[in-house]
Amino acid sequence: MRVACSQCNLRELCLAVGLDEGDLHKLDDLVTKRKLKRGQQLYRAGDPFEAMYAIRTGFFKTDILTEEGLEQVTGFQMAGEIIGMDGISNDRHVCNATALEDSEVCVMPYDQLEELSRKIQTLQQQFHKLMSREIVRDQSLMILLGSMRAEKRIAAFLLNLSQRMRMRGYSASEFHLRMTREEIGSYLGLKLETVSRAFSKFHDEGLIGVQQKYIRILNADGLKALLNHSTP
Amino acid sequence: MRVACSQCNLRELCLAVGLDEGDLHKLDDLVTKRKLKRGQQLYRAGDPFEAMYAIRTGFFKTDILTEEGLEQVTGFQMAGEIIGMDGISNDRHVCNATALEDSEVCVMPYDQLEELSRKIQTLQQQFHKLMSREIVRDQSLMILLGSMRAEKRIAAFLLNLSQRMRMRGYSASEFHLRMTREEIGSYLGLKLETVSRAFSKFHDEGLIGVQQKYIRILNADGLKALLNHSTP
DNA sequence: CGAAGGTTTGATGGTTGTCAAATGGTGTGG
DNA sequence: CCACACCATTTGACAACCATCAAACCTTCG
Repeated sequence: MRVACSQCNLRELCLAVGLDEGDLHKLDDLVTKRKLKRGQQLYRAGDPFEAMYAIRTGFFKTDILTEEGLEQVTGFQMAGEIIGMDGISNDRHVCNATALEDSEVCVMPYDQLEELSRKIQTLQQQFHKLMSREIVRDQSLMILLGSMRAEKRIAAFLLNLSQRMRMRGYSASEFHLRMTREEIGSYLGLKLETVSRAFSKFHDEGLIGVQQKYIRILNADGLKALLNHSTP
Repeated sequence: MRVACSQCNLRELCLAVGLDEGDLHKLDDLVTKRKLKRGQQLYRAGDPFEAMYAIRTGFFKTDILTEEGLEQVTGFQMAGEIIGMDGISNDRHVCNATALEDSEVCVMPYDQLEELSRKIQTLQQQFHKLMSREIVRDQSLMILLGSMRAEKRIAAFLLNLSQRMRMRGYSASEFHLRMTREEIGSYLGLKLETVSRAFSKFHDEGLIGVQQKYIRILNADGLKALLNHSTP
C-alpha cells in the first residue's frame, strides 16, 4: 500500500516539513501504510526496532510494564505525531504502542530513513527536531508529575488535549476521550478515582461538561487559572 | 583550546563510539573545551541553541523554572554524558544547565555536528542513539515520578547514581553527592524534608551510611529489595 | 568568629490512595 | 432484538503518606 507524503494534509506536522517536491517523492518511496483495529498493538516492548510510525488517522497510547507488572502510560498520540523513537537507543522498543481506536499509520523503515536523512539536510534537521521535541515533551510531563497537584495535572491534561485538537482543525472545546479514566490516571500518576473526582468537581464548577468520555470545555480560562495558582 | 577525542578516556560513553582514527580526527576538529566553576551556568533557558556539550569532568544539573517561579530539576549529569539536546527543537534551550562542581566540557557546535554526521554514518547513528537514550531516560523518570512512593524513588535514585559511578570506574559503594537535599527532592518530586527523612531511615536500617553529602552504600541488595516491593 | 545556608527532626494537617458498593454503558450471544 | 455479563465510572468513608511549619543543629565560608 502506497501513500503520498506530497498529498498528505498532515505533512506540516510530520517529517515532511519543509521538503520540496523532489525530496517529498523520495520520502514517498520508503513509506508504506498499515491499518490497526482498536486494541491492536503497533509494537511491543522488546520487539526489534525496525521503523518509526507517523499516525495518519486514529489515536494511540504508549505504555511500559513496570517491574511489578503494573502498566504505566507514557503518552497519548494523535494524527500527525510520530512514534517509535524510543527503539533507536537499543535496537529494541522499550514500550508498547496500542491503537485506542481504528487507526492508520505510515511505516518508515529506520535504516532507509537514516540513509535518506544523510542526503537531505532538511529531512535530517526535521528528524532531529522531532526527537528533541519528544525530549522536551517528556520533560514537561516530568514537571507535571513532580510538582503539580492532582487537579492541576488534570486541568493541564485537558488543556493540552484541547490545544492539540485545535492544531489539527478539530473542535478544541468538545471531543471524545479515547482512553479510560484508569489510563489517564496512569499517565498523570494518579488513581482512576482521583481522576473521576476531579472531572466531577470541574463539572460542578461549570468548567467542563462531562458525559462519560464526551468532554466539553466550558470555561477554558477557568482551567488555565488553575494552572497559575500556586501550590495549595 | 583543543582536545583530542582520539585520546579521551571517555570516548566509549560519548559521541565518538565506534569511530575509526580518521573520523575521530574530523570530530576533534570541531570540538573545543570550556571550563566552568561551581555554580556557573553552561546555558540558560531561552539562550539560542548553538552547541551540544560533552562533560569531560565534573557534575551538572539541568533545571526548568516552572510558571510559578519554582525550580524543577530535570536531571543530573556526569562525565561522559551529553547535554543540550533539548535546544534542538526550537533553536533555543528550554532548561538551564549549571555546574555543581568545577567542571570541563567539550563544546560541539551543532551545525558542524549535523554536517559531519551526514558524512559519517557511524557518527549519525551514535547521535541518534544518544537522543533516543535521553528519551528513554526521561521515560524511566516519568515512571519513577508517576508510580513510586517516596522511599522507592530515593532508593532508585541512589542505585542509579551508584551504577553510573561504577560505569566510570569510580567506587559504586561510596561517593559524594554534589547536589543538595532540595535539588534531589526537586528531581524526585519530593520535599527536602522527605528526602532527609528517607536518608535517615535507610541509615537506621543499615542500608546506607550518611554523613552530610558523603554516602556509603552498605547494603545494595536491601535497597534493590525496596524497588521490587509492591505499592504499600 | 559570625553569618548564612544546608540538614535533621518533630508535630500537625491536607491530599490522595485504598477499599467498597452502586450505577451506568457496551457488546455479545442466545 | 433483547438479556445478560462485563467493564467503566461514580461516589463515599477511611487511612496512609507526604507536605507544611517550626525549631535546633551542623557545616562552610567570608
